[in-house]
Amino acid sequence: MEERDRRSEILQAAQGVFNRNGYHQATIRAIVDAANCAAGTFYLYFASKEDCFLALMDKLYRNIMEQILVARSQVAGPADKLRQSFWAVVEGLSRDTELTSVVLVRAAGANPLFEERLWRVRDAFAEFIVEDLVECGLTSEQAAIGAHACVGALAEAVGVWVRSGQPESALLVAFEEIERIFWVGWGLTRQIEGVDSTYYGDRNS
Amino acid sequence: MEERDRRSEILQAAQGVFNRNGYHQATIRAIVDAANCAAGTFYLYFASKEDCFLALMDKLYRNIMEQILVARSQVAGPADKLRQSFWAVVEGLSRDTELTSVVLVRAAGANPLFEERLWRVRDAFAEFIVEDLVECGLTSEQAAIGAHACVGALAEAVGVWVRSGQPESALLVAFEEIERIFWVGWGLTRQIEGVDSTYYGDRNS
Amino acid sequence: MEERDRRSEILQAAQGVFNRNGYHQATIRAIVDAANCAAGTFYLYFASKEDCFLALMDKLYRNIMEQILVARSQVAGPADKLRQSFWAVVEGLSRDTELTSVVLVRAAGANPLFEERLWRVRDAFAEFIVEDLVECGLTSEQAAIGAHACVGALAEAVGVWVRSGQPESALLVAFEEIERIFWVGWGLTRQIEGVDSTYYGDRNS
Amino acid sequence: MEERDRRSEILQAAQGVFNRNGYHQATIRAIVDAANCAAGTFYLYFASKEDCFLALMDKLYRNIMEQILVARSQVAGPADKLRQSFWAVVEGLSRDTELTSVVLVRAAGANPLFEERLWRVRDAFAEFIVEDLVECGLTSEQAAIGAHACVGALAEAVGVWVRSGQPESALLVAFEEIERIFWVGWGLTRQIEGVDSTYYGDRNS
DNA sequence: CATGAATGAGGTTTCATTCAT
DNA sequence: GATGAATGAAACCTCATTCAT
Repeated sequence: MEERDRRSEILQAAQGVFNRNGYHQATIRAIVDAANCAAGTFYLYFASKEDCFLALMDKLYRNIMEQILVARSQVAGPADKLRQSFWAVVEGLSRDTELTSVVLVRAAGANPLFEERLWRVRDAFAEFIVEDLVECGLTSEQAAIGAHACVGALAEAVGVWVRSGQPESALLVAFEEIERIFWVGWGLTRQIEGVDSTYYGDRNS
Repeated sequence: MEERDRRSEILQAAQGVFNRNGYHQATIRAIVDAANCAAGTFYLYFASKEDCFLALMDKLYRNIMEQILVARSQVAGPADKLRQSFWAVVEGLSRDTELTSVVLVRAAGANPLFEERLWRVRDAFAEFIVEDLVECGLTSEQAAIGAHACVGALAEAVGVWVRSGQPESALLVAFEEIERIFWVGWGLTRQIEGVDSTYYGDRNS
Repeated sequence: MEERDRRSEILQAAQGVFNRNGYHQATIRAIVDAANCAAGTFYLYFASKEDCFLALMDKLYRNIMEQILVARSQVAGPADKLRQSFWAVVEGLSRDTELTSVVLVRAAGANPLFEERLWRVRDAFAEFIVEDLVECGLTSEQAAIGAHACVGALAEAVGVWVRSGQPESALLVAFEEIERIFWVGWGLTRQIEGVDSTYYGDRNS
Repeated sequence: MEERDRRSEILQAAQGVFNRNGYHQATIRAIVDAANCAAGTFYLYFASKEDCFLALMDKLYRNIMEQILVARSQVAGPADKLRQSFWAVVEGLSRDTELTSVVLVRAAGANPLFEERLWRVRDAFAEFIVEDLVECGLTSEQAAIGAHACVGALAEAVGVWVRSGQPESALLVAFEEIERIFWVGWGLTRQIEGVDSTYYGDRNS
């Protein structure tokens, strides 16, 4: 019960430091200070600073993938699966917004390896959406472009929200408007103008 | 004409190195090797490596701003200005895709200063769109979210395209589909399903 | 008999690791892994890594000293004692060639303390030979130089043999030729040219 | 004329530090302090500490090889070539005794790479001697053993001399006695007892 | 204008050793 | 006796920047 998980502690501390300073400005010294342990201890759990950051990326990836797989298993039609996937991604991103910010906003340019890994993450999400969109009748080209556009829109919303310092509810509003735009844009709903607030009423029911 | 612009040469070389290696992996040594000059020469034109990268960000920014201002001055109605702004951004991003990739993808994580500047760039683009969207009747909240979503979608399209290695025509197709989605999503056109190829016919006329 | 000697086990394991990696490349981790015990256990038996290496040096030293003292007690004349000393050294070096290799080859450069100790070992051997050589009529200067030359020749033979991977019989042949050279060189035998194989016939009788 | 050779300066300083402290105790800091330059300057000329040490080994190797090749080109018979080779090695070792001490005495156990390189050096010297000994009538086995024994004896003499702190003349005396022992041992001279000082009179003539 | 040798602060990482269990 | 997680000092090396020529 007292059993502290040192690895998680360090990971948590690293997440905070990466978030405040960005990847390159984050020193091992700062991380272990935040984690209240010695420099050597860091290397008991991570092979390198890079390895530690990759662990954070994996954490976000697994968070979202779990959400997606669970959510999709509960519904049948492509339109429903699509909406579930979308909100599963949102759910995964919202679960730990600091983690999301670190991985999506602070990672990109730091290291070619991160970039590649980040694209694998984005591609994975997009693939689910593409699949459903094709089943909904879009061409595979339209689906691929639309799915990535949607992922890009979500990531940007996170970035804007992180800077704004607004409450998490503001992020949720943004996600809802993005859903509306894409759903209408994809012709998956009759609505053309304005947001019908009842529209989302049962998304999680 | 014979007068070589050393600064531009170095900036061009730096752009290539930043693109291949990312900001921190890019060394001054690599840049001056690519530019065929000595390390000291670099510092005749740039105060620092950071300053050099900021110059690249400014270059992209100015590229797009010019396009936007010129484009918007030629039309009157808000719907037309919106479309012109959108395509001006696209035009600016497409003009030098390596530059776009460097600034949009490599800037984050490297340096808090870049991140802030990058958001200023994205915000600036979004602002024009916001303005027009509001004039088109959207609430300012919807406009702000939609405008950033649109910028995010465009940036993502560039990222996907850069990795894919496809011809530039593929990027244009993606931009067109993104325009279609957002225009429909914003209720700015009667069209709901499919892409009407005549639709874009006169965008540059 | 069941009583395992932990100290000896660790010493044996350390010998192997020092031999494969050299002193500084040998980590405590590698040693305790090879000895199948925990890092802390190492320090129950040795004060430090240095102390452990010194224990190996002492082991070789005692091996040879025992041989020398026993061998010398069984004969009388200086010429006989000299030959006995020589072959006692050889016997001691041959008993555990890995140990010999570790001490003679891996000690230098690692630590000034080892170097000094190594020379004390070599000097000790040489002293016996010096003593006998003087009794055989050489000047003390000639004796000192010759004795060390002899030790150097033997050590080199071990080094060559360790690298060659040849059977131990090859090492013995080398030792015999070295004996022949030095005995003739020191004028302790009538033979001048060629090796008379009967010459060595009774060295151990 | 004022043109200082920075690389040589650093190499010289490193030689001194390695000699005083041994390879592993020698820090880059100590080397650059001795060379009166900054740490970074060291890395302009050497890829690493290891690389620097290898440069010292090469220096000694080239010193001796030059001596050998020149010396051997000036005489004809195998016995003369043998003596010339021997004294060329001695000459090479004596030219810079600090260098000799560093490479032969301080190097061995520091690093497997050094050891291998050092053996290549010793083998190279031995090969010349082997060649001549075979021409003098020894079997190739005897020659190989004897040549290495001779190299070992010389190296040991250097080690003894380094510790003793005696003047260089003492080292020369040792070399001469070693030559005498081996020449007599190899049956290349009529002399059996004592050193005939006139014997070496014309070795360099 | 141009050069490039020199600088030196500062970061990552290793590993011998300890000590609470 | 045995363990192995934790420690933290210390070393190597990089690279942006300067300045005498």
